[in-house]
Amino acid sequence: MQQIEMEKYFEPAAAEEKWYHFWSDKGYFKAHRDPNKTPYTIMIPPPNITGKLHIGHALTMTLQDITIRMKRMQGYSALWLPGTDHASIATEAKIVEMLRKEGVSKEDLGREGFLRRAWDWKKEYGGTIIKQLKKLGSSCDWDRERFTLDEGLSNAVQKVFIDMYNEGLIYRGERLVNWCPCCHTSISDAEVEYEEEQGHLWYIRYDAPDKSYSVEVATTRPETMLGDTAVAVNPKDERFAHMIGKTVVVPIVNREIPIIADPFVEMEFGTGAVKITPAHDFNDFAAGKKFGLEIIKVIDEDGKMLPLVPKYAGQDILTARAGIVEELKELGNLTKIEPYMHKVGKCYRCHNTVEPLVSKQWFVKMETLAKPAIEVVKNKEIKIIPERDEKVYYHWMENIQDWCVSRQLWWGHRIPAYYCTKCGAIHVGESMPTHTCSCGNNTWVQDDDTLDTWFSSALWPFSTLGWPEKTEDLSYFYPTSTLITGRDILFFWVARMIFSALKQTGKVPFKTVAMHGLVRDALGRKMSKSLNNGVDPLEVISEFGADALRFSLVQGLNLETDIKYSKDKLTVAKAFINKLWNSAKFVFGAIADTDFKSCDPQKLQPEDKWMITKLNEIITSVTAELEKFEYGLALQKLYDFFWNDFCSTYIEMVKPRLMDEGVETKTEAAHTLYRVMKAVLLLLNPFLPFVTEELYSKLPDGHDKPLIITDWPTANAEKYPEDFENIELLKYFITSIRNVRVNMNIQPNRKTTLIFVTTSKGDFIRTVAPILKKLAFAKDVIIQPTKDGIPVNAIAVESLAASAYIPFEDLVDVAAEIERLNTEKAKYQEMIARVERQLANEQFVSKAPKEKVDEQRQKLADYQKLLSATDERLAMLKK
RNA sequence: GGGUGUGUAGCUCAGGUGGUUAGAGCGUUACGUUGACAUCGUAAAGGUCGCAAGUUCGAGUCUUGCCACACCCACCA
Repeated sequence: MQQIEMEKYFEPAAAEEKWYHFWSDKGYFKAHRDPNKTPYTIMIPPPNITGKLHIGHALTMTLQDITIRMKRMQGYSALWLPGTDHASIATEAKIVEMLRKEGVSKEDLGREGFLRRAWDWKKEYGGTIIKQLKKLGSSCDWDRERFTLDEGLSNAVQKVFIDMYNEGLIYRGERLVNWCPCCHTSISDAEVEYEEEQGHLWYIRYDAPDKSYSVEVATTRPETMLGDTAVAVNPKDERFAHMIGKTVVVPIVNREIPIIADPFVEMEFGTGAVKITPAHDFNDFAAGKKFGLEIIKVIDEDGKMLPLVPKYAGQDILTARAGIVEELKELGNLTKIEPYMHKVGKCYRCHNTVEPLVSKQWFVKMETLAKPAIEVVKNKEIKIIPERDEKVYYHWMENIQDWCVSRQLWWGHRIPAYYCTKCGAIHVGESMPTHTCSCGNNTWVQDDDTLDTWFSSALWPFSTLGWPEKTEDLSYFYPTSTLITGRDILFFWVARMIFSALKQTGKVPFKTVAMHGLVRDALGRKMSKSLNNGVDPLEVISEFGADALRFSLVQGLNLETDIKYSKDKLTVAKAFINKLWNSAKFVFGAIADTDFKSCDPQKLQPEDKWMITKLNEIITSVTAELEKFEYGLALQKLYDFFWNDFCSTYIEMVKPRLMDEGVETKTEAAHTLYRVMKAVLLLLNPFLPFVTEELYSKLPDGHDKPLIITDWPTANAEKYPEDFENIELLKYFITSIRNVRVNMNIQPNRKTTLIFVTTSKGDFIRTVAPILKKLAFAKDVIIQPTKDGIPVNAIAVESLAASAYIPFEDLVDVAAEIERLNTEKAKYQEMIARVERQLANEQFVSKAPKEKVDEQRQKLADYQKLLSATDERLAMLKK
């Protein structure tokens, strides 16, 4: 046993710097197309280049890193491909904001100038997030890093667009789309978030041209009435039956519009009549199509009123609304105002209210794409974890609308569509057409718009590997193995990758999707700037280290629910890492002088065999949990194994053998310590890569490989059931004795006593007597077959296979021991009564399986035995 | 309105196919500081398993209903 010179604590900063460079320089993150290995591929969910690392990234990256590190150690050719997303709308907004501060608008710069600035911006900030990802210890293959606006990926995007257009899967149409007046672009359905808002329901009376009848409508948006082209009622509604087909006049604009009947109108809501504004409401737009109604735009792309009524022209919506309500009041057409809670669509990027607007946009036709995408999940070619999310996925896919993919932005993949400047004919192709249009004109102009950023990320799993080129990477690493990402982008990204991959490559993009929840604060609230409750992972790393951050994120994690995160978890993490450090220091000292070659398996002691049994169990179960993406459970099990089984139990049991003179099984103890310690470092490495690598490098066994590329441990077939049971008994015995000592308030705490043991397992107790001496504070352990000669004044600790008697000497009084024994007795009596009641129940005895009944009978016998032993002690003491 | 979850100790979470003393860590309390670690040790207290019915010899576990919370979806203007 040596004293090892080691730092008192693990110092994360230095180790992180050292090991990350080491791994990276040695090329351990790099994946090779090794024909003798099986590929295992994970594609990073590419973070935005606008991004600063937040706790959500830290979680996703940690989970991916855990999986890829395990797979690498298991001998797969493990590729974790990193990269970033240009994030068109988010990035463009940031750049516009930056320009605004300079007093320049994007129009001032023009498209070219703006894009130059955007690329400058990307160069400056795009690398930031990558640097931060590295701080977490992420073992990505950085040589394969991609960006969604790379040349290769852009080619893929262009090819997909052109091919799909030629197949009729992409079309241009004038339709109602969600428009964000703030970002000044259309957005897809998925990009709209609905939020509850307190509003009003305004009741407006529309009169007949001759005032002989009237109809009242209810609306939350009175300003859109300027564009009303009908009033709809339910055909079954008798109140309005006589009016159907007649007309009413829209106040203010004095437009005569028809009253139409359609079953979509809810009779119970509002007045039962609804005004139809096809230009600004999805429902109304559909009705307008159906009934051939005129579409009259009221609001423009800036969210300002069009000059339908001159005095409102150019006003913003809320101003115009107030004016129109006032005017209706004056006209006497406003009949009622009710407060009303309703959902309002907001842009997921800027959170401003979205305006449905009619405009010409490009769409992806979803129907034919959705079907196979549903099929591959149904037939398990893709497995979604947790499984229940499959239902969410089906529901979305089955009800999917066409995907609006054009964006009125400059930062992104420009749509490869060209229009004849004379007749507007469309040409879709790789470059500006050189031919003459059928109308005789030969000047063309490219579409100004770019594609939805998700259009390019939908191709990520294969475009990053070189598709559409038939690259070696693509054929080796694709389809990828697992996608690990947040549940929030199931529709944005996961679903779209699935149908895109099937369409473009004919293969699934990945075989498994594991989705985790959102990281919330300790109270379960979303982390937000306004609440200032965010946790900055970079601060955590500088204060506690990346390992501690990773530990704290995985601790208590499950994939079903959101994660409640608080810095308290770091306390546990820090303590654990410290314990690991110190136990390693001890083990290194214990094995320093050991010649493992002289280790004799025959000389393994019961506690060694117990430990080996436990080790085999933990290797199996941790591996299984990780394969199931049960990161939290895997870590929990490792924690318990390491802290309780290894440190508290095994190391403590083995200390006498290591330190006492003249012990013959020192080598076997040392070897077992080494074996378990090494396995612990291996199993913990995916979770805590830095501290484990650091410790492994200090492990004095002359290994030549760093931990990161060492083989993942596998359980072997060693089985020692008898030794295992015996040690379990010993543990129970020790705990009971300690318990009694505390209860009897033995002073001083460490005072040793004689322990008499009566047992049927004399040989075993004799073997472990040194352990008993140390852990049960025995001065000496006297083993005898019967109770003869044991002092009457002794504390008794009864168990089924062995009983211990601790002589009082002058430490405790008889009365206290009698009281304690009476408590024990009462406990046994209660147990016996319970079991007897059950066995007296004929229904139980006749209907329960025989093993269960026998089990209870055995239990009854055991309790009776313990009770009589207790009674015997009481009788003796009372004498 | 529909869907999907969640609800177990003060807190964070475990609890295959129902089996009778419901577990762990943190926190709390008491005692302690012993050969790696006070970022430690020994022990204790702490739970009518959201509520109510039902199925069963037996329910934290299965069924139904309800309550609370969360998330997702949806065209009640």
